Formats: sequence, C-alpha cells, structure tokens
Amino acid sequence: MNASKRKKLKAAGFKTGNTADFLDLSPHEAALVEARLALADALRFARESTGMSQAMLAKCIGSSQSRVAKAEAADPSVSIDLILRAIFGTGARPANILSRKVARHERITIAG
Amino acid sequence: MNASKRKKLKAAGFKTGNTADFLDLSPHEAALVEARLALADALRFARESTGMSQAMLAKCIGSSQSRVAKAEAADPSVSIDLILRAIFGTGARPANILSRKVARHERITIAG
DNA sequence: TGACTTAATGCCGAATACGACATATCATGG
DNA sequence: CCATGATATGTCGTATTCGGCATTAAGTCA
Repeated sequence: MNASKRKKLKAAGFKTGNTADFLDLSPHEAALVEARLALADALRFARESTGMSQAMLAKCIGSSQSRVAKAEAADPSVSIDLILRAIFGTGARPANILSRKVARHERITIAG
Repeated sequence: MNASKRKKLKAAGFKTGNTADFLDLSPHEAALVEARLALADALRFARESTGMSQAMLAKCIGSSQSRVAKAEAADPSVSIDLILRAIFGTGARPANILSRKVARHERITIAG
C-alpha cells in the first residue's frame, strides 16, 4: 500500500494494517476525504509560508498547538471547520485558498 | 441593515436585532463566515441542479431533511463538514465545487 | 553534551454538532 | 376547499469535536 492510500485511510478514520485496506469508499465519501487532505496540505503550506509555528497559529485562532498539529495531519478528530479556521488564521483569504485547493486536488487525484 | 449582512450575522451565530449588528468580525472570522455562506449557496445550487429534494439528498448521505435545510441556510448548528458532505452527495466532485466556490466568493465580497 | 524550540501523539472533561422527530409554512393541483 | 409534497424551524439525547495539558521525538545551536 502506498503512502497516499495510507494517508487517505487514516483521514477516513481507519488504522492502517487492518481490513480497511480492502474497503472502497463511495464516491462522495472519497471526495470528502480528498477535500480534507487537500485542505490539510494547504494549511501546512500556508502556515509554513508565513513562518508561524503551530503554537503561534493556535494562539491566533484561539486553539492549541496539538489541534493544529492534528489538523495538518488530517487527523480524523479534527473537523474541516477547524482546518479552515486555521488556514484563514494564517492570513490567507478565501479566494487564495480555494484556487490553491483546486491545484492541490489535481495532484491528489492523479496520485489516487 | 441589508439582507447580506443579516445572513452573515446569522451564520456567525447571532440573532439579528441585537448588539451583534455593531460587531465587526476579525478578518479570519469573516473569511470563515464567507466560506460557510459560499458553500451553503453552492450546496443549494448543486442540489437543485440535480432535481433532488432535501429528503432524498439526506437519505443519500445518511442524514435528515432538517439538517440539509439548515445546511443550505448556513445555520450555525451545522458544520462545514456536513455542508461539504451534502455537496459531494449531490454528485459534485471537488474540482467542480471549488471553482464554483471561488466564483461565488467574488459575488459575496462585492455585496459585503 | 545539555538547553531550547518545534512538532507529534494521547488523554480528559466540556462544548458543540449530530440524526431523528415533531411541527409549521408554503406552494401546487385535485 | 383539502390533500400532497417540499422546505423551514425547534427540541432532545447522543456522538463527535473541542481546548488544554502532558509527554515524547526530533532538530538546532552554544
């Protein structure tokens, strides 16, 4: 199993190494997982671009370093709301993020 | 107060007619509210384009008609996760939705 | 080496979002 | 007029997500 598949399974809430390997998500579930991953990637990119640490960003948006770390890892315990809140907290604005997100998506679908 | 402002306040979790009228959201809070509204609009558009009723879509994604209604209204009790889940449930795929979302955002910022 | 910064992971009690259901509103057409 | 289908709104008990905190790992630099 390649890294991309493993990441998607984790984002979908599964541990790798079990029967989830054989599970196929329905199209709309897969689309949601892809969106989560794309946004998580966009978050890390946006934050690192600004030079903020996870702790700084967390304070900025009234959250905690651990939540930001999980957000960037697309941990199933963090919602897309929190990921977006963090992205916007870096100073990115909707139009920028969304166009970037589209670009990211292209990469991801190719990998999938 | 115009309709656009009222909608944003509701999406931010406030009742219209109180002191929230005078509240200015920080840039990143405003961006999140705008994204919510844009996605809610995109959801209604996507669903109506397919001819599905709210109840049909709800069944499709394992939710209920009332949640879909609230999602389209950008009710503060629904997360962006659910809105996206509903959007993808209509058959839309990430790239389509995201480019549409960008377009929608342009309209909304102009109105605001 | 040890001090320091950053990031990753696990856990907990509290806050919030969930599906479900009841009910209300509002059309359209019989 | 009433019946029917679609949408809106409110509430409830439960499940999920939250911020916070502790700990660990990894990197940097003096």
